Amino acid sequence: MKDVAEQAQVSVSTVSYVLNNRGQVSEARKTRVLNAIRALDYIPNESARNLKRQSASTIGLVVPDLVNQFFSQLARGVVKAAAMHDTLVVLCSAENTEEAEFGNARLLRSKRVDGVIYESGFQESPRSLLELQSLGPVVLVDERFPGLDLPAVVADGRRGAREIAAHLVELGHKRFACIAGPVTHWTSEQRLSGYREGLAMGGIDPDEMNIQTGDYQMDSGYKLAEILLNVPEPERPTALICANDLMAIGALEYCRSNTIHVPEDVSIVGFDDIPTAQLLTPRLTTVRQPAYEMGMSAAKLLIAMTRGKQTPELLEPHPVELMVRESSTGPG
Amino acid sequence: MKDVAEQAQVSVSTVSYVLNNRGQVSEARKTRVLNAIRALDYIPNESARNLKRQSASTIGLVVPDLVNQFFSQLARGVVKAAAMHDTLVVLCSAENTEEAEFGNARLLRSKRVDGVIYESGFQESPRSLLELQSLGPVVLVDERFPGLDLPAVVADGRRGAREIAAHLVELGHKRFACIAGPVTHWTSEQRLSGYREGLAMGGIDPDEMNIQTGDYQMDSGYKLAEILLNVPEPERPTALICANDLMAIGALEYCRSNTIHVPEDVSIVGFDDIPTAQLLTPRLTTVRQPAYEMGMSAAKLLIAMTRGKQTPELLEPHPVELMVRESSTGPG
DNA sequence: CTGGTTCAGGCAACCGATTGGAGGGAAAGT
DNA sequence: ACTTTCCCTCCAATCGGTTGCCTGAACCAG
Repeated sequence: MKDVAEQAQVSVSTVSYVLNNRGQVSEARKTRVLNAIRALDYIPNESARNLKRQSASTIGLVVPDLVNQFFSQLARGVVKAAAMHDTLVVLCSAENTEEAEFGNARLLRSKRVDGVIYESGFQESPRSLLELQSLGPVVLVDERFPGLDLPAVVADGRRGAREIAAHLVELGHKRFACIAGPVTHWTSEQRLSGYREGLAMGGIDPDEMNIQTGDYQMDSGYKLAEILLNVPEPERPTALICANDLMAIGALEYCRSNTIHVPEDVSIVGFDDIPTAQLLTPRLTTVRQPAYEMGMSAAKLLIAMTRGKQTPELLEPHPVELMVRESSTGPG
Repeated sequence: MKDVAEQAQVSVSTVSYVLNNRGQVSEARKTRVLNAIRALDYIPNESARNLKRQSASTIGLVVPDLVNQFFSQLARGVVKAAAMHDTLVVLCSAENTEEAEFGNARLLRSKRVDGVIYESGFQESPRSLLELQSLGPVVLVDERFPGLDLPAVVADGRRGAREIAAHLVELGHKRFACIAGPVTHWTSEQRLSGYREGLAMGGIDPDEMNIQTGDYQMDSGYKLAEILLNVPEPERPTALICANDLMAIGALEYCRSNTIHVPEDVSIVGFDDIPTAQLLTPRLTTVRQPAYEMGMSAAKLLIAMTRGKQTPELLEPHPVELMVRESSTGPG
């Protein structure tokens, strides 16, 4: 920067003013400075700038697992929106373990990122969240924590759940089973309520639905499908509702290895609409959550917050869309 | 930090020495300082530290696209290995466009990350790479650039390709088609050579293989499958080799919508072994690349380089593994 | 011609750490 | 008793920017 100032025959402050478009700098000098910058291929040192400004133009993104495509879509959205505001994203994949997540939290904290976008995946009341909060604004994605009043970007999961349940009722199903998410998870709770509402509206007693709770992973979908579907024929549910696509895929795999035909023997539906869902055989009926858009919203919101704007009181949930595909038909 | 010094009744320099385990500090004072740090919940300001040290304990990761599971696995590995060295990862998804990638490069540069892990996906000779190089060490993943002598973490794609071609020959196939990657892409080139070698070793003339080049995306797999498979029966190839799983999936989709049966009418094989590959119907025969491990290797190598260790002359390629599944059988 | 106003541009303090070298006290050597 | 040596601390400069405040010139009106 000194070099630039020298080359342009001005003081460093003037260079700084030019760089930040602040203060009053005459056109003549401004172009001189700009030329010098170009000539020297000068790039300002962000560390110094951050030190002075006490901010890092960097946000953190904490997700439980990058391989679940819902999260990678989300990450894409976040990175995209951040890039539009000249902001970088540092990534923490918690690998579905709390320690990893906690370690990341410390790292993020010392890095003094401007804020964090956070999704725990399923933890009840993560201590790393507290750690993170002391550091700057936090935006939750796809979940809320009842105790904490944090801004959250969510989709209208309840409505989606209601719709997909209604869809199954409409097809004529009577015996339902459900692989839900962890009971302590707000999102999972929302979806479950939605399913019950959808059934109730269709005249089905939701209490008769057989429910097992999983952990959103494929494995648990497989195992719980076994519990729910491995019953004598007349009792067997004709519709299996899964709280996310990964578990639905697990359930489909179970059926595949046990020659239970989907959708003839049992209809299976998921939630999220990850890209893989429409590549399966049968293609999975599910509820599309706009992960990419949610990522963008979250990043925009967070960046606005770091810039001092007030949090909008309550964010409108993102709309969801029922995607009817091959894995659901009428029973029998 | 000043507060800590005050609380512990020492100077800031002493605090700094304690933090860095450098210099000679008496036990008594050291514990005093440590206690003060704990009491005040003090966390050093990385910006200041970086400014002085001229490094950021942060590495950049540039990938073309996060939703391709090969890259998200890779990212997982990178994040994991980085975390083990107290290093953060800033993520740039180039969205498969060069401008986005270029913008990210600038951002990374001004951030003064310690180094970058880079995968272009398919570009011929990316100018952002030059930009990046001026900034610190660069490690390539899953590709090389013939002109540039950069350390690269790759898998033994040539061998994998040879094996999968040999596998098809062994099954008795005679008429082959191939959806290759971009001709200018080193990785793609390697695989293609491997395929040809595999065929030649099995007594098939590789020049008779009908080749189309795609861009590693699903769409192009679909479209090129149409070109290659939509031919009168006796001429139609009985084996279709795709340079990655995504294009293989596209090809499978084409067959699905045109009632070409896989593997009865045509065997299809991919490359990468992304998680989705084994969920398809038929499950995809492919070559497993250890993406996660490659990500870890790359991160470890890069971090070692930033710490001044010399680059090992040439890195051993990661081993690959042939995964024979349902999408390949004998012809006819 | 003079006092007041406006505005461009520079000086220098500051952000929060690191670190070479100065300084002081105790132990060791003469 | 007086150096010398060795430890341990701390002062102060430094990294590369940002910004409050000051200065000097230009301009204007009286």
